[in-house]
Amino acid sequence: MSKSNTTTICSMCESMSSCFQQLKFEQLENISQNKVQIKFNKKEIVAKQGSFATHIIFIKKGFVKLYIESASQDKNLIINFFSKGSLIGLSSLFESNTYQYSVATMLPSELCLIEVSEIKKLVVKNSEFAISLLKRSHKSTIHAYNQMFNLTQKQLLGRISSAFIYLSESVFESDKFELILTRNELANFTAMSTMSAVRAINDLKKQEIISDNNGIIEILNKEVLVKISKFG
Amino acid sequence: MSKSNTTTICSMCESMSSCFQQLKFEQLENISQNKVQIKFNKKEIVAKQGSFATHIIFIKKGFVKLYIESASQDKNLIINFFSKGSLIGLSSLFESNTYQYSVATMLPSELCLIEVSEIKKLVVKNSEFAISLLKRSHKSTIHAYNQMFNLTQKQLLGRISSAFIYLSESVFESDKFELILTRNELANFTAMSTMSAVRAINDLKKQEIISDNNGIIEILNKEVLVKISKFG
DNA sequence: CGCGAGCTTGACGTTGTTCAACTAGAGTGG
DNA sequence: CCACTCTAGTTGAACAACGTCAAGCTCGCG
Repeated sequence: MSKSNTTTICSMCESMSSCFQQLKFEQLENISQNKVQIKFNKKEIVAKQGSFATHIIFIKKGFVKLYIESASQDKNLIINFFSKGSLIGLSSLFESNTYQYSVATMLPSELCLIEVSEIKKLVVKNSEFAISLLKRSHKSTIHAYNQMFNLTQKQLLGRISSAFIYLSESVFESDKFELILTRNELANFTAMSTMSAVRAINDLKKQEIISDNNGIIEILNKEVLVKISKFG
Repeated sequence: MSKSNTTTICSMCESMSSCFQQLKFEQLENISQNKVQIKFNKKEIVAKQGSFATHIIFIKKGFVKLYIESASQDKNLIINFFSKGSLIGLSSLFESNTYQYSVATMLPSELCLIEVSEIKKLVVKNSEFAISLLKRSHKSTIHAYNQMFNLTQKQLLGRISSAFIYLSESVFESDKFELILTRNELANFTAMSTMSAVRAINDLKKQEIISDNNGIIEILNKEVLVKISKFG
């Protein structure tokens, strides 16, 4: 990681989070003065599970995963993926002063680390801002509940199908997208072994429900995909 | 369910949520005037997944489960349990106007249903109140992440052990407690079949890690229980 | 007293993991 | 530029974990 030589003023930031749009000009200036903007390479750890959470992470550019590390290496659970405009680490704002999870880049990324204390001040001063944080927090909760259900009540094919639907609709927002994740990461997101992920994907390819051209995934038959994702 | 003949004034309520303690007297009065207080019997549905979420549920007395229903009956996933002082349904405040889950009583309970619109008004007016809601929301998120990990990365015994630890520490707050849940509910909370839950519990009993006297659970060897819950 | 709900146990089947081996491509250094 | 290594993907076969089926049991309740 390296401190960027060009730090953007928040009010000029074209990736600005909807939360920050609630802020008054001078409040945004406070944020601007209490952040650092850092460039990360691919596969770098941005926040480490268990360490002190002194900053909120804003994604200006790039792609990251939020995951929980297991005592036994290699069996991590990926909770979610985030790209431009996302705000990570809010659950450490009031409830816990350590990160409950790790965050790592999956593409070269530019992140802003904002001091928790500064965010806290603004929550008190600006109720619109507080509400927009509440919205994000509720979104996280709902996503977590959904995933809990997906991962515990569906089997292999259902889980992989749900994952592709989620990636298509909520992450990459297209029926055709570059799958940045490796098979292993997809397995960690769907709580299965890498080998099972491979087999399940190839199954979907053979049935011509999805196609995979060198990492470009296309959903060919969404109707069937949805059906599989529901039956389990 | 039946409307209680004795509706308590919020400011006199001895189960008052820590959130509400942030409110000014007249704000609490507004809540008081925009709620209904209802008595429920055991095993009654309080909120139904998919229906419009017009109210926030406050638990004045009793015990409820929050769960996600499966298309195929009987394979529900219990997300969490709540007792006196809890506030349920917050995720429907801003993000979704329908319930993402169902809520049902497990003991006779007294609940207050508070209008969502009233809560929304107070969030805008009172930032301390907004922060206390943020705290609760983050707590839910963290719990969900934990459970996701537990349920997907641990096997039978580990999941049951984690469940007993959670129930002991966070729900009943004692090493000895009446297990209100049936085996089936415990299975739905740990994402396994009822039979597997039975086998796992009996395993723990045989090893003298827990005891079960007619529904009164006692943790006899917490150290080992924690160890099992961690190894998986 | 009979019925139903919850609990329990064993035998068996299914699902998904693990192990092992092989392939292809990308990056590195002599 | 080529050997070397490393990572990611892939496949089959053996195995373990867990669910399902079936049957019997106990207890509280009408």
